[in-house]
Amino acid sequence: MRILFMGTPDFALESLKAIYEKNYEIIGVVTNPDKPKGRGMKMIAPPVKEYAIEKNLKIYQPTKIRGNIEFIEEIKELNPDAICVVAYGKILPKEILDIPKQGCINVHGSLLPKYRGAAPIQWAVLNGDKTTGITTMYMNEGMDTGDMILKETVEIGEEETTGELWERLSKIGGKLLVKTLEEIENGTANREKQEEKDASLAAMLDKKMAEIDWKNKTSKEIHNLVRGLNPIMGAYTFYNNKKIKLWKIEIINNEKMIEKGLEKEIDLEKLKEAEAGEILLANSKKGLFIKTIDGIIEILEIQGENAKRMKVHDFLLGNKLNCGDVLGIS
RNA sequence: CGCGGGGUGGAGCAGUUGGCAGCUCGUUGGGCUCAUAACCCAAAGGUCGCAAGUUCGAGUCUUGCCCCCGCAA
Repeated sequence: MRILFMGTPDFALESLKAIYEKNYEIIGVVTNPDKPKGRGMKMIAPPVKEYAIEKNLKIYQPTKIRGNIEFIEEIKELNPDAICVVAYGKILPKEILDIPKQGCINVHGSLLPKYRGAAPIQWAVLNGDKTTGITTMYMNEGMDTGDMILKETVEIGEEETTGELWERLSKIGGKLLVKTLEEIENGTANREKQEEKDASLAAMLDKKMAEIDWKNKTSKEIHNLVRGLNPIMGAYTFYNNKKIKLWKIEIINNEKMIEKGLEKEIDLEKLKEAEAGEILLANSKKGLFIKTIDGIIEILEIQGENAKRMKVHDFLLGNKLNCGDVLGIS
């Protein structure tokens, strides 16, 4: 089977690897153009391109596809049996979708029709879902609205971050893509319509959502925000007008309170009056504890302005945080 | 030439108008305790990124170079 692969980031790379290692005939790899990135805005090639170079695969990097007649003609001439699209980053026009005889196959990071769109994995964690998964489907012109072929459900750990889930799902995506291709070759592939009434959209994340809203969010919601934005943006708040990012936090319930001997450190009377976001204890030995509207959280990993992320212990050795100060005031 | 921060004992930081190099933690040894990520005492550990310059004297001022990091994607 002649396969054209389209994808850009590391998530797509796992799928490309999977089909390459299964010895599928990869007639070309389409990926987004190199972009200036990082300090000094150096040009960086996307992960998929790096791999394609290493394996000597033909690479295409069109800036745009819609209306790009030259590129569309080129694809036609390649005569692919199937096009596999994984996190490519561009919407494919009908002219492309119609080219391969076996259709365009997409690997999506959720159990469709839930979380259609750009950030399915992030939203699964942000919403505190217990499970999510991977779906493969036949693409159509809509945003992840095609008929579904295979699904695999994955449990999300209580403390799992988007980054960790991302990595697991990317591998499962590769596995499921291979299985999907096998079924298509054998003519046994399923074709299931998506239930419109169950559909939801996982919109792109915007900057504003990363700020922690101490006054309105529960410990659980803050915890979901922190792990959901790790390692993409990082949930942040302010202390002394400086932005600090929280990378890892833990919800402190009564058991943990006793386990850590906190009832000796924190005045329970004061605790009742404390504002949400108030620093209850900041001690390099004991840790950093913050009041929320419904309890206490402990910060485990933190990042100051212009600094790298570090364990709270290290952070507190050189940065003084005063008990009673309130986070989030900028 | 995208914007910005920084290189000071093992770690995280401070260092004022240039004048003996500090803090917290860790490490090592000792003490105390039923016990401790507790407490007390003591010790070790630094060419202050590199090079040159100004100066009686530079971590601190000037110049050049190297390296690291954050934002943004």
